[in-house]
Amino acid sequence: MKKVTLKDIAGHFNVSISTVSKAVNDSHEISAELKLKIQEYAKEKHYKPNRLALNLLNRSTNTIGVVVPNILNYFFVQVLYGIEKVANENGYNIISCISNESSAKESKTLEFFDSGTVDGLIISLAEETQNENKHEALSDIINNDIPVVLFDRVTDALECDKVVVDDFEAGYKTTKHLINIGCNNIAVVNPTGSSSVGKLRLLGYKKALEEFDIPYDPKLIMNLTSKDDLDMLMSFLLNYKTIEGIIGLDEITAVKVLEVVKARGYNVPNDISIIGFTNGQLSKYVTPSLTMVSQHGKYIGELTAKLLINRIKTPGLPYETKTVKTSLLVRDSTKKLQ
Amino acid sequence: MKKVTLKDIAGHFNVSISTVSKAVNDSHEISAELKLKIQEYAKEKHYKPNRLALNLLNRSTNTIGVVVPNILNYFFVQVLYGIEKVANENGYNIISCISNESSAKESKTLEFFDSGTVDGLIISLAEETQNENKHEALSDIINNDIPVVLFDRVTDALECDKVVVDDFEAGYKTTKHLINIGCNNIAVVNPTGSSSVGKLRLLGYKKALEEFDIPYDPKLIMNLTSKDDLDMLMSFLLNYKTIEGIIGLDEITAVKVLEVVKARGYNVPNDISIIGFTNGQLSKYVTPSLTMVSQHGKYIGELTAKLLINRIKTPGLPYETKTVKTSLLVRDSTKKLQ
DNA sequence: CTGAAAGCGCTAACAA
DNA sequence: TTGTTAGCGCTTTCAG
Repeated sequence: MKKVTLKDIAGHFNVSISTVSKAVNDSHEISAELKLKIQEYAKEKHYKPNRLALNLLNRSTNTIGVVVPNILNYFFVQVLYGIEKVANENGYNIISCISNESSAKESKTLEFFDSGTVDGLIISLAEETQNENKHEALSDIINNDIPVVLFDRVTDALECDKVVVDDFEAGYKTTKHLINIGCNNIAVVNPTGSSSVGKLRLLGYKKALEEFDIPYDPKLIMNLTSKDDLDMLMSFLLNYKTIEGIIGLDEITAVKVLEVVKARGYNVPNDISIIGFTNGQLSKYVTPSLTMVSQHGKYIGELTAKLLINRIKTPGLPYETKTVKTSLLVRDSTKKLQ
Repeated sequence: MKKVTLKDIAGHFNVSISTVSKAVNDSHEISAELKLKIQEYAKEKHYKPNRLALNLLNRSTNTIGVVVPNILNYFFVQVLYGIEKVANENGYNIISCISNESSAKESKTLEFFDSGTVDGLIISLAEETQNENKHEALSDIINNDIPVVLFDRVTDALECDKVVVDDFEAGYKTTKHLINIGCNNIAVVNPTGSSSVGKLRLLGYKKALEEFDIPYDPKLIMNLTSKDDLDMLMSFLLNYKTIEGIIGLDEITAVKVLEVVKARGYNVPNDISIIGFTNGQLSKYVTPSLTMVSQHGKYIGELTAKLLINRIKTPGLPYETKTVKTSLLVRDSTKKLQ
């Protein structure tokens, strides 16, 4: 059974296409009798208006595109969830694509979105894109008058609405928390490459150190790429100095750091306190449970979607950048020293 | 800058639309000279063919729809990841929607997909849908000749391609593993409602018991709804009998069971062994690490997408049901008793 | 080599 | 109350 169109129905009743169109749309212009006949037949034949045709006509699709760097990261899943929720409440559907942190894939996706498929776009930049600072594909889209909202991984090079996490403040807050419970030598394990996010957190870290007159020691910043062996890195670190606190810049890193530290016989939090970023499912259930920075992913998603939908509906407003504050969830991996 | 169309370009050069169309498509019918001029202008103006128009013309969209019940569940995220990968390799995009286990939302989504928006559909049924056994929306879609592949949460009521996990065998295998290491009283904590998946696992469980002449005790099957308090349920269970093994039918349940059991002073695995289903990020990092059933989510996604794309490209083949075997990842929460 | 016309499926003036 | 026409943006015969 192939899809039935207005034309098919019109043929069946020997009336014009527009008559059928009006009938199925329950227009008052059509006689009750004819309308009923047509509507029944339409239902029987499972008639559904073709959305492509409607979209073409209305020059709007009621869908929004979403590009995230990595769907296996719980933060982005939460954001996605928030976006989906708000989008749905407002009658929008979502086309979601994964850039996999690759600039090339991101551009390909953006190319696709830049062709009438979506009414607006939400995107968090791929790491590669942030590093290379190449934003042509996106600026093309913006130039084509497609509303764009950037979240989390943003760039100053683009003029559009943005939703960012207050990563600077988060870095500051975590460091201060560690200092307050008595840590002096605080290491940072950074798996985020050279992303904007990681940089901001480090700036916050430095500010907190300054505030307490603790000298900044670059050797305490461990940059972790996928090739590195965490075990080895930690070994260097722990032999280098007496470490009292460690900040892991994402959840899985914090969990792994915890493992390594425990395996080496340290007691967490009595010997070493640990804080992680990006609160997800893991940190609550490891032993000891990890103190984490929650970025409120779902909320960010909701906010982002609201911003976008708002712009779609009322264009021309000045661009906004919303900053979402993080929360520190204090659990068992950080302990007040007496 | 509004989107530029063929018409605009035609106007600019005072030629016909079809000439421009041919020029941008690099047709040999157009003089090299004109072609170059037009192509340059098109590039300069960021011309992109409107996909909606093309899709309407070709009656195909090169996108596939995906409906998952719950995106916060790591299994479904993995499947999604696999689908996206294969889809992408084959030039398809993905529209993903979340049914949130709600029948109503699912139908709404299916309604949307049943209107020319996608070339095919991948779906795992919402729990509610499985319980109520109402599949009208989906069967409408199938009747409208839109290829559908069902995965994981499937139903016999629908004729289409399917990819299922061998949940029966998985239930059997886990139970047998526990019996082999010396467990007699094996409880099951089932948070999956009355889904097909849970039922099959329980059947496997019973078969294993039978095989070893262990009487089946329905009191050892704990159905866990979101309203239930796991702590209380476990309290009943542990007071009822000496439990030696517990199977949690999803990851978070297994982790929580582990927590409760540990909190009550039992040693895992010496007093009680625990196995969970749906291997995700959690189970590896809890203490002790949990023995889990891996369902190979990513592989399932890939397989599902391949099946769908195959059917889109060559319709008319007989329907297939592929069964994916699980693997048991033995970790520290199950121990050989001597 | 270039253009006119038809059509994908639908809606919305405007006529009849 | 019903039908005609035009058009959304594009491709594709078929004439010129």
